[in-house]
Amino acid sequence: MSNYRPMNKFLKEFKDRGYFYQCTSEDELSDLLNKKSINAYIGFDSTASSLHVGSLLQIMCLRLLQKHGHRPIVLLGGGTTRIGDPSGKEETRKILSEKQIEKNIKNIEKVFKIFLKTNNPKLKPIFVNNYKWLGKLNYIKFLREIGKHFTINKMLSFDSVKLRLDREQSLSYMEFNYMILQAYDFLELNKNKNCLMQIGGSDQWGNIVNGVELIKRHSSKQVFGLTTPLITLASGAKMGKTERGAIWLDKKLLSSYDYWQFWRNTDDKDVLNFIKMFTDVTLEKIEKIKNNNINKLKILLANECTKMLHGNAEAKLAEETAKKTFEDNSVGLGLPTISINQKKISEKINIIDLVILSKLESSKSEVRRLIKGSGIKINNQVINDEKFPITEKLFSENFIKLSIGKKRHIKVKLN
RNA sequence: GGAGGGGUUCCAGAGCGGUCAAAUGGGGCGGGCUGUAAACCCGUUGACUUCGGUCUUCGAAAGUUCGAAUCUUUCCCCCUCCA
Repeated sequence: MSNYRPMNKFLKEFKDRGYFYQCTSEDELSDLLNKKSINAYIGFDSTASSLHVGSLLQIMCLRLLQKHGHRPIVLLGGGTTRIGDPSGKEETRKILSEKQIEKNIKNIEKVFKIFLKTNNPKLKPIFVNNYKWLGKLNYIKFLREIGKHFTINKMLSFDSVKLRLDREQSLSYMEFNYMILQAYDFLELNKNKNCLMQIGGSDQWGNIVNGVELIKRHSSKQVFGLTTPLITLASGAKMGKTERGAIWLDKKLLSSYDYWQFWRNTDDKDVLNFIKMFTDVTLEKIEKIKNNNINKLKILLANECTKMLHGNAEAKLAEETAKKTFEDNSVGLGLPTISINQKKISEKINIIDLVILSKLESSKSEVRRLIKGSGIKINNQVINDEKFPITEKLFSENFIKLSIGKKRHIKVKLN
């Protein structure tokens, strides 16, 4: 077969790990990646002070790029965050202050420095902030150079716009321009950072294709777009956010123990996919262990994920703590801890006050309900009395274990 | 511009003068079973409470009434049809 072309290794692993959804010109991309190392970019939202698990797949894509000798460009959208992507949003986003966005960007960069290799100068991630070029655009010049390549007819046909219009929800002119700005980002990165590919979630397809086409028209160059599937849990929920809050990739916002627990509680049906997507365990090894005990696999998943973000020691501690908490019914060192002032105890507080002080719940009515349903324990003992007094005697070794339900346990220390 | 229909607690969606903190379903939370899974079963789901109650909620404001989510007026927003 004369035109047989072996699939590029990066692309193959990208597919095998379940990252692949769509690609603009797969064969050409494969050829290109076989020939040389390229720079590729992903843009991240800077609306929050950190990223959560919902962005982890994208981060893993950048890791994979590095692994195969390509260089990631991380675009933190100081410019586009000021606009707000209408994709998948039903309503106009609130606009953040410039100061807040800059602060967010600084914090988010730290996440990438954990997940990506920074020692090899050839593969070291390039951080860019699109405010640098979007912030000083000249409107007339922009319309003449860039705007002429976009037709309203086509823009109206993109899902991000169409859905909003179909539902007769308002879409501001500002948001309508988002896709042009994202396309322009790609052009800018292509010109100045020699970026040849953009990766993104499947919801970004329209925006990415626009960029690929803009570069073709404006600079007559071929570049590529690659998207990842939207990850939904077996339960149908979107990944990354739970009722009790987002799964942050930041120790300040979510303890390593809770991060470990998030992965440990993965639905059976998702475990193998998650090991493929979110860990470095090789595909050969996954093949070998795939029939292992499901709970062992969950622990492996939790360990690998926690190790990657918080380091080996934290992962071990979280595992050890989980073992103590769930198997031995005791208290591990890694258990999230809160301190309360000794003075409080002398003020004769009861169980309700303690739960509120611990910030596990914010409503006293809710705590009362939990007590009625036998949902609250102190040192493994169910508390059925709303007025159960918290005395110093309970604090053996200076702490007590406070549990809500079967899964939420914390250590309350006296100081 | 003209004619109708509607905005209800996290979501969907009943209620249409007192018995309404508001049916039912989903989601959440707690309990049971299990494997820190799923499915299933039970309970619960505005806040505060001395557990007697008290306070705040049904788009916004004003009004009628002993009493309003329910009636009236004005305003805001959404949907359908006609032009």
